Amino acid sequence: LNVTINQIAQLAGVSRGTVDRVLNNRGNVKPEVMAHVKGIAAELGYKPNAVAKALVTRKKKYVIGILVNSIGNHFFDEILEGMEAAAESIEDFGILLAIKKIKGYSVEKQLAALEELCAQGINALALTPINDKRIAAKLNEIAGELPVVVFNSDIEGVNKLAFIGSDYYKSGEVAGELMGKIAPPDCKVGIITGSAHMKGHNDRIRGFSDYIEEYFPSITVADIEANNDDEQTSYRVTKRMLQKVPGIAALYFTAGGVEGGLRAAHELGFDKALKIITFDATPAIRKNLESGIISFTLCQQPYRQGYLPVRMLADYLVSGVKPERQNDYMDIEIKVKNNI
Amino acid sequence: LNVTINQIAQLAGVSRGTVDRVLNNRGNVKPEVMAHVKGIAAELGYKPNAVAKALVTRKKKYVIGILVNSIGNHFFDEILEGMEAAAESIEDFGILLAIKKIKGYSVEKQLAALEELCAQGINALALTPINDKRIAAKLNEIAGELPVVVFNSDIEGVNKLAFIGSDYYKSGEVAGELMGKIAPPDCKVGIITGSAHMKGHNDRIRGFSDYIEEYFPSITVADIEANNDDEQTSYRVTKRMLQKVPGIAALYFTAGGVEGGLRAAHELGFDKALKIITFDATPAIRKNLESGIISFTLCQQPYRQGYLPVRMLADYLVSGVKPERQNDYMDIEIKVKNNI
DNA sequence: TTGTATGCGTTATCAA
DNA sequence: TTGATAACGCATACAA
Repeated sequence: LNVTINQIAQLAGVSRGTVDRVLNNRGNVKPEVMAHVKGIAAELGYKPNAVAKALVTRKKKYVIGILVNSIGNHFFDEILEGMEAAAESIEDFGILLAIKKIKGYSVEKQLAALEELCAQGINALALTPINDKRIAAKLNEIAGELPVVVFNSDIEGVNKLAFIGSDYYKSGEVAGELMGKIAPPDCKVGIITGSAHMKGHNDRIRGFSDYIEEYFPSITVADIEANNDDEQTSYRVTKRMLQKVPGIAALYFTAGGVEGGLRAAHELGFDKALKIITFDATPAIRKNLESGIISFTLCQQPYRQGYLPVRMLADYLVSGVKPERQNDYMDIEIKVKNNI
Repeated sequence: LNVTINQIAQLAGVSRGTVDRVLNNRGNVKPEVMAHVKGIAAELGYKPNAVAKALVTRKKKYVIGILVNSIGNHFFDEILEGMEAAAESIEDFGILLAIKKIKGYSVEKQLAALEELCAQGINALALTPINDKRIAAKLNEIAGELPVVVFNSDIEGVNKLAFIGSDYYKSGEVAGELMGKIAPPDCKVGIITGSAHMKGHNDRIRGFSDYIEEYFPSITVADIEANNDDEQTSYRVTKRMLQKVPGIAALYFTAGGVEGGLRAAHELGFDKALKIITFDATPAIRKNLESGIISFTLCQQPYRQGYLPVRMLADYLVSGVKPERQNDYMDIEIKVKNNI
């Protein structure tokens, strides 16, 4: 049913080897033969058999290097699960993962880890980069030699194969829409964000604000505080905000530190008096969704964010296939108690 | 890195053929040799290479038969997309799809289509069965000869490889939870269901009712009407309900016929006065979600409902691997205007 | 009851 | 610039 390299060779009156050389641009073939073979291949609609390809390239061992800021951040647990699953599914293709986990967002540390990973010999790279010029420069240097995929958090000015992650602005809009559905009239919302230096967090604020301004103008953003994704800081700033803003009736967390913030609300006796929307599904968030303290949490398919980068790089290594989209945005999943 | 059948043969001091016979229980091998080889294989943690397996079984052409009640029901469009995608991904494994589409829910018609499909020679079957004893009997007969997977709509008493679809009761609970979040105090809800004979529709009503009864007792179900998934009927019964029930403030559609129902509401001047929750994402539902008429619609991963059955049957055909779970429930996706 | 040869579609390595 | 041949890991038909 399917066309093989052999059939093409027969029809063209040449050997398999020549056809292989033509189809894979290996050179050393007369231009006229080349054109002839290419024509026949195109006519027959030749598509290489990925299975056979995999079988023969199995001898080669490929290593996909992974660099991820996962230490101390449970959000990445599910991403790593997705990566492990992908790794297993491509085991037969002779592809291995070298995962390097680091903590925090220091440019120096990330650069050092990058050096280290490259030094141990990798054939492809997937990472969650800090959006920094020095990182970008280093990545472009690497991208000259091997395929690079960026996930979860994007970086500008890098020649990457793809970005896999959330559309942060859009997810802010969804949060705004949901808040509009459940907020009381003339609701005052307090925003607890992660860091003003994180583009994703800012986009979630912009999307939220833009949306309620247009569709629910009676809702107002009363205050914004940053907690640096730290529970203690979050506790402190949330407490201050709740005391400072009279009549505050809703909280919008754009990042981590939810547990600390909720502790403050509880201590001040707010409990179920606040409408609360968060992101992701950490154990603490699940618990508070279950008990009804949190109304909605928005997830970003973390498993898929781990699975896809590995599969994309594997496909590129084994078949040279580039991803269809340069930006592969995850679905924005709305989670409540019953569908988490 | 990975153990091959050859290595086992060498270590056991037998030929590849014998190892093959042992590992695949083909018989004709001395018990002691059998035990010996099995021991070595287990010790080395032998796992057959699926890629090589696929390459060799490629000669065999497998056909997966699909029977689906998709004609006239746009919900199935996305399911079929998933099937096409799965078909393409297993093309190299020599597996083809034979899709038979029928219309409606007549047991006779489904039986006839089933006969026809089997007669044309299939090696596996996936279908959306009517939950009927005669169908079950026929399916059990078929299941004796080839693997059967059921999707979207389950059937009892059939020896199937798996069911892939929604947990209807659970999705009813989610709808109840959402209604509780957005409904005004002491809200009266009207339910427009598909058919009292469809288990899935009834489960969606039960889940909804049970949940609001427990968590939002001030909300009451004021009326229930069936529309048989027909727009005209839906228009009629919805109109009657809206006129009959004073102070009705919300509608819960468990199935199709949403467009007809909304037309009735519009004509009676209800427009945005009603909180409306629906299922799935037909073009009409998308439009009304966009315009704010519908608050939430709950989706059931239709693409995946098409993709998974095909992949499961393919895995079974090529590697003999059975699905991990007998019931593979889809996520319940909450969709609003901004994340549809 | 066992071993051997052949082929699946591709790539890689020779030799011509 | 080409063509022939050997792998990759497995299944299968056939020979012993």
